[in-house]
Amino acid sequence: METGTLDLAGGRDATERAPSAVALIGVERRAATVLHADLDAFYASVEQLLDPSLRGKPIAVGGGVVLAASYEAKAFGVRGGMPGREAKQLCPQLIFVGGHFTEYQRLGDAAIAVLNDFTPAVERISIDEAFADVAGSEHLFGSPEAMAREVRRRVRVELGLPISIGIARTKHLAKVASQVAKPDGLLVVDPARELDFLHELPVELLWGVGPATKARLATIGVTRIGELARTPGYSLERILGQAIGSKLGDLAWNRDPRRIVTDRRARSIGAQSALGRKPPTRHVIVPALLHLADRVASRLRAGGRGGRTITVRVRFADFRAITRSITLPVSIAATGMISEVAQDLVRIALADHPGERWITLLAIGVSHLEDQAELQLELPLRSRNDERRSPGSPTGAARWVADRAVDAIRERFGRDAVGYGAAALEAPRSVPDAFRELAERSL
DNA sequence: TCTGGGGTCCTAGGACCC
DNA sequence: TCTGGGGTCCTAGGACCC
Repeated sequence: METGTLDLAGGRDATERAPSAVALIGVERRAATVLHADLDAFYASVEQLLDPSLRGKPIAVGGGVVLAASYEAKAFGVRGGMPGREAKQLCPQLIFVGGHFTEYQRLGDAAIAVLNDFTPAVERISIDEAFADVAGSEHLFGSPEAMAREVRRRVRVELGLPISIGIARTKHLAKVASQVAKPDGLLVVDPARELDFLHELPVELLWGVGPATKARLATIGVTRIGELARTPGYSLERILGQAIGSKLGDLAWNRDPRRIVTDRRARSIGAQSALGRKPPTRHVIVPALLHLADRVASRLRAGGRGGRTITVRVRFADFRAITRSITLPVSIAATGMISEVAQDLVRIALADHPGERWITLLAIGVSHLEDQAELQLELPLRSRNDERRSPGSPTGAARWVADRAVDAIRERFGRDAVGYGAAALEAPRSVPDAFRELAERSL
């Protein structure tokens, strides 16, 4: 399968396909130049690369929760996000491995860099996945398919990892194609046969169709994309809502206007922490929120940004979760301010649910992001009396200076060199910090 | 070993303004 | 039978993706 190239019908090598579809179709139709490249079972493949004794075996990265599963483990039904215990039941010989998180970052970056050797029009959408439009590169490197073959060869030889690539006229179809090509495959969707290809497939391969939407579609007898395409628009919009209904209708007919975006900026940032099972008391909440605020605020400052809307999320023992948010007149990025706003919001949230005995997760999100001038003033969130009663909490400029000092020390000596009092004493966390840092996208 | 962490986008109702 | 109407912002919740 390693060098296998799939054609629409499956099995035949795409290079055997005669004359270029572009020539057949005519000038008004764009050629298939959008690549979607996706490293296969990425974390698990890296582990198997680093430790050859794991190759060919069912492995899961993680412990309490499966972060990634090898194809051998997926064959048993093991999936990312699944509790470790459930995975072990499905696959008793499953091997759990701790993650080499810095290696994931390095190898993910290196794979994207290979794409960048063919075009600057690369849109990375996660650590292991990117779109690339090679329309301007054909005079240098040959056909999109030739480029994809070379990308796959280089990632295999230089990094030792399998990567699947889909090629199509649109981003969405290229992504569908890479999923169909997996594992370790290449699939070109001929522009003349797009709908033949798409309409055969199950609806859940469409981007944006998850378990809930799949179930709703099943109630009207729609399980294949072709059936979706034949369903009237008003009917889809009634069942799925206006936006999703019309979007899925477009995708089913391969009307996907999205372009490659190379410089996407984050619209929100957040941090969350699973707590196990804790009583909703100050002793639990205050240090946890300070820790989360510290993570979020230092990232905001590093990106020169601040946010106007602060959102907290509280999850209870039965997994119900509630959110409370507030939008401020100005953006903020100071650890202490975000922490205090979050404390107030959590207090409000808990006051609405007085019967809850346990909380299992706290989260802080910041949105409405804005580029921020250097200095921010203290928000008049509390009365002067409150301020006077807590002389230990500096205000305004003093706080901002303290935050920048902490940022500078961490820059030189590492994240753990200094912390915010209680935040530094935070209980051991269930997920390694390296993993969280991996998941953090740049602003 | 009961269920991670970081995001995006959409909906629906209400407030508020013109 | 009688309460206008449209745009924008805010809030809470939910689906989905990697």
